[in-house]
Formats: sequence, C-alpha cells, structure tokens
Amino acid sequence: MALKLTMFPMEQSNGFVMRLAANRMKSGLNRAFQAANLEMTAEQWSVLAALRQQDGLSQTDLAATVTKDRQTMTRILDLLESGGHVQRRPHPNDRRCNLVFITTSGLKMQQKLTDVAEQFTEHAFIGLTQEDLDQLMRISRIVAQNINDMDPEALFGPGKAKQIQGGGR
Amino acid sequence: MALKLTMFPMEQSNGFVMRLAANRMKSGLNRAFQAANLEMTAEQWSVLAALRQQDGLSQTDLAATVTKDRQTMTRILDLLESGGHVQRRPHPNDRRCNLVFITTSGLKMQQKLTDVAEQFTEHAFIGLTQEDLDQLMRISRIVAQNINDMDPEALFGPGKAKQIQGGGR
DNA sequence: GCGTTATTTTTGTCTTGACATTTATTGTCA
DNA sequence: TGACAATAAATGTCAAGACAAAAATAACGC
Repeated sequence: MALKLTMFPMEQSNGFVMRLAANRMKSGLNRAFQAANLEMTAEQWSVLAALRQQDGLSQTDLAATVTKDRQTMTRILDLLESGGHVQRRPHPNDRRCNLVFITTSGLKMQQKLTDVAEQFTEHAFIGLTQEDLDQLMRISRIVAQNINDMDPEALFGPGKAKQIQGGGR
Repeated sequence: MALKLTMFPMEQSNGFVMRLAANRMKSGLNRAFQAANLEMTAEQWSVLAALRQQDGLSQTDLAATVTKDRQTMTRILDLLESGGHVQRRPHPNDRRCNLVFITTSGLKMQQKLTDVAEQFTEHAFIGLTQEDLDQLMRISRIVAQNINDMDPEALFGPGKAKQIQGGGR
C-alpha cells in the first residue's frame, strides 16, 4: 500500500528526476529554437500556440490557458508585442481588460516554432513506446492535480507538525 | 512504430503536462516549506541534501551533483552561507577552489526540510501505485538522457531545416 | 447614487536558470 | 622559464516564476 519514496540519494528521488526531465525539455527546446534561428523561448511559443487555438483572449484567460500567473503573462506579452508577434487591443466593454491578438508575423513564427518543437519532441522520446507516453501523461496529470488540491497551511502549517488526520483536540 | 505526438491542443501536449507536474512539485514544495516556517527553497534544500550525503565538495562538484550550473551554485551558496547553513573554505592545494561544508544549523535545517518534503511527496503521489512511480522514473530518465545526447546545431541548425538523415551526400 | 469590494493590468523584488564575460589560479608545453 | 590554454569562481544580463502592492475600472450592496 505505502509507496516507497526514495529521498536519498537525492539524485534518485522522484522530484529530482521529474525536475531534470522537465527542465531539459524546456532548455533543450530553447536551444533547438536558437539553433533554428528562431529568437523565441518555449514559454513565448506556448502563448503563441494558445493564441493560434483561440485568438482575442484577455490576458487573464491567456494566463489561465498556459497556466502562468498574470504578472508573468504581462511580461511575456510585452516581449511578444515588442517583437510584433502579438497585439493588445482594449476590450470594448471593459476598460480594465486587454484582448490579445496574434499578428501575421506571429502566426508565421508560431508555425516555424511548432515544426521545430515537433522534431525536437520526436528525438526527446526515442526509445519510448506509445504506452510509455500515455502513462507519463496520466501520471503527471495525477501528480499535478494532487498538488493543486493541497492546502499547505493545513498540512504543514504551524503546530501541524505531524498530525495529518485528527486535527481536533 | 511512430509515436503519436499531440502538439495541439497545447495544454495536452507532452511537454506542457510534464512541465506542469514538475513545476507544481517545485512550487508546492516551496509552499510546504513556507507553511512549516522553514525559510528555504527547494533548490537550496537540494544543495543541503547533497552536502548531507557528501560534505566538503568543491562548488563545481556540488553543481554537478545537483545538476545546476556553477554560476547558479555560486548564488545559492551565497544565500546558504549568509544564512549560516553552509561554509566555504579554501581548498588546501588549489587556491581556485572552495570546499563547501554544511554547518550544524544547516544539518538541522536539512532534517526538518526532508521531513516536510517526505510528507509533501506522499500527498503528491496519492492515487499512484508503486509501479506508476517506477515507470515515471524510468521514462523521465530516458527523456532526460535523450535530450542530453542531442546536438541542437546538427539537428536544427541552419540549412538543416528538414533532413535528419543523409546530411552528407 | 455612493462607498466598498473585486477584478484587470502593471510594476517591483527575489530566486532560479541560461548564457557571456572577467579574474585568479593552475596546467601544459615549447 | 614563460607564453598560452584550461579551470574555478564570481559577476552581469535577461527570461521566467512567485509574491506583494499599486492604479484604474467594474460590480455590488445599501
């Protein structure tokens, strides 16, 4: 029943290995973009990809689709906009909002990035079966969901050192 | 044979899901440390954990164990040292090197952090079987290795737009 | 309508990661 | 030995993620 959670040696712990793989995916992709002379980061690409799917989103909605916070989105959009890949337009009814639109140049860029990303991913997954990938997705989603559902204060907060169940009395 | 690499919708792509899980592991752990009143980040913890395993490493060796670059290690050590958790001492034979030692306070902190991290990880993996975890480790390691072995310039470099095989002629 | 609360975006700070450059020291080899 | 390359650490810059706090606008309750 209980999982064997290897914390040491640290380099073999679950979190460490997950971080390493995800980190390499990101930096490897960035290097691939660079090598292809596409001056864009993986994060910026994800925003362009989101806009390709649905254009004219608010910054908040955009942030939600790519699971970044709104402050980060503001800055990524600053870069994309100054590069001419994206355009912010005021919301017709709500002057607090911007609607974000991808430009022609942004669309072209998005296509090139996606081509490189596809090639990169193929190479990243050499030696894996389709089932491996399915498992990886399933497991990753469960982990992400579990952590999302957590209440750190309740679990690790002051005075809650050990007791997980039976908080009262 | 060929893997089905879902690139769209972007939120369901492999890289996106891996990033989300790893990201939540990191930020969730940071929040857990905060909630437990331990003013330390997951990265700093990994360095303390590495030192718990082997004390007196050079900064370069330490960086290699936790797979960070040396510049990042310099800065993490600055923080750990100013917090009194770690101490840099000159290498006896090589004046370029520092050897890094964990202090008593660092050891205590490390233990507390590890306790919280264990509890956190338990919760993060609710609903997973031991085999799921093993698969996750195996698959993540393959991905990390694949990307490490990649040569971005050769694969995506200028003029290599499409051809993966048969570059020569 | 008016005051309070919420929401949207922006800006600031800090930590981390990637990359380039600098400085000090060591190693190599002619 | 003495020039030149290699290595260790530190420093600087930028992107990004997390967090706090500001300003503008909208929504709500009375």
